[in-house]
Amino acid sequence: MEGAPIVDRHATREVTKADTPRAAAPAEGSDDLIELLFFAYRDFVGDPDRILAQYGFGRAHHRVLHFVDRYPGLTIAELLDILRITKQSLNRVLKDLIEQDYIVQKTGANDRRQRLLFCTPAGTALAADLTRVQARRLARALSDPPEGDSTAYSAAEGFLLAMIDPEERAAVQRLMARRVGAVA
Amino acid sequence: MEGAPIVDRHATREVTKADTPRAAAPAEGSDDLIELLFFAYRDFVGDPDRILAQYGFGRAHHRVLHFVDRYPGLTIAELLDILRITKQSLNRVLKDLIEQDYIVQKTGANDRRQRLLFCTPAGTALAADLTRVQARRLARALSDPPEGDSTAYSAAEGFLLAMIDPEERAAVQRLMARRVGAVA
DNA sequence: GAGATATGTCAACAAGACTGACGTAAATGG
DNA sequence: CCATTTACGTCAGTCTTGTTGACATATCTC
Repeated sequence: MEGAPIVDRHATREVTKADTPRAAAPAEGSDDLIELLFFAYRDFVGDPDRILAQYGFGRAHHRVLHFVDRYPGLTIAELLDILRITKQSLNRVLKDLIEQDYIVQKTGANDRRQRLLFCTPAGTALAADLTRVQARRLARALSDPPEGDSTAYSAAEGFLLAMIDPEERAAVQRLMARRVGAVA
Repeated sequence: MEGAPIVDRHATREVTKADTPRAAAPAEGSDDLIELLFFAYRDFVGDPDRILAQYGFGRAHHRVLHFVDRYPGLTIAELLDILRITKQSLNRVLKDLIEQDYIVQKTGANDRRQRLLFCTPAGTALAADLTRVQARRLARALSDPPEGDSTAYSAAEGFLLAMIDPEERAAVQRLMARRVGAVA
């Protein structure tokens, strides 16, 4: 994983014609949120990734486990609708989870064609582990003082920024301040 | 792309022992945000994906193009720090973008080892197109009335929900209401 | 000039997505 | 009751995007 610098090098940047600031257009602020959402989501999925790696699972397994845990009795078709992947993709990871006893299938009582999905105790436990680290990050993000005005924009900005690893927030903010035409 | 149902089928669910409601623990609300963040991010990247497909590009190309556009003169090392991928991975997509004239490299003036990255006009135009659809979604999410109490939690919930395709919000909310122990 | 740094590149591999085709079991509608 | 549809499984091949490891080259720094 090699730490987490994010552009903290010897600021050896060039000043070229492309650096001439163009006016920071008003209401262009949601551009910043695009990046923050990228960084926030990256760190958000990074937490569970580390746990999953210990089990030989990936994000695809996580998503399946999560939804089956939270919505016991989900059918294959429903899961496909939620995840928006093909049944072939789903089947590969689902097979892993079933073979290793994290998920079980039960034939539907009303419709015997359906395979209802349930977590085993082991599956529930693993899902809880994964949920824990993500909920922790979210709880922290929500409890962190948003600071400043509470417009919808700054609330979202504060929320997304707080979703990023604390050690990295400064680096992200430094990067974003470097933007062409940034408000400095 | 085949529409976007998300669990709207003939509600043929079973009622089994696993459905016995377990008390919805208080302060467990950030669990909902986990899912909302998943759905929000899925739709958030879905917009640009459709545009990128027309160019034969993927998300990896998008990320490179985005950061080079916003931070002209970025070096390879800086980009690697931001994206957290290996130089081999970066090189593959960067090569595509350079060969097709969306990005150009310029040798650093201070340090001639560095390759400073810049967008061509075509690159800037494409980046603007991609940013536009994402900014549109964000602007809409921020302007949508959050409704109700304005705790940090419900602000985040409102923001994330508003990030989801409007046609699908109801389906997502229906799904989440179905959760085990949901507050009904 | 030696060594570190910035970048490029070859090769092999893995996860996770896709398409297309085909098979089976069960429900459903005439 | 039989034809069709639906729900699911699976085989086979491909693509994108990530990985590791090794090695080359140019440039900077001491």
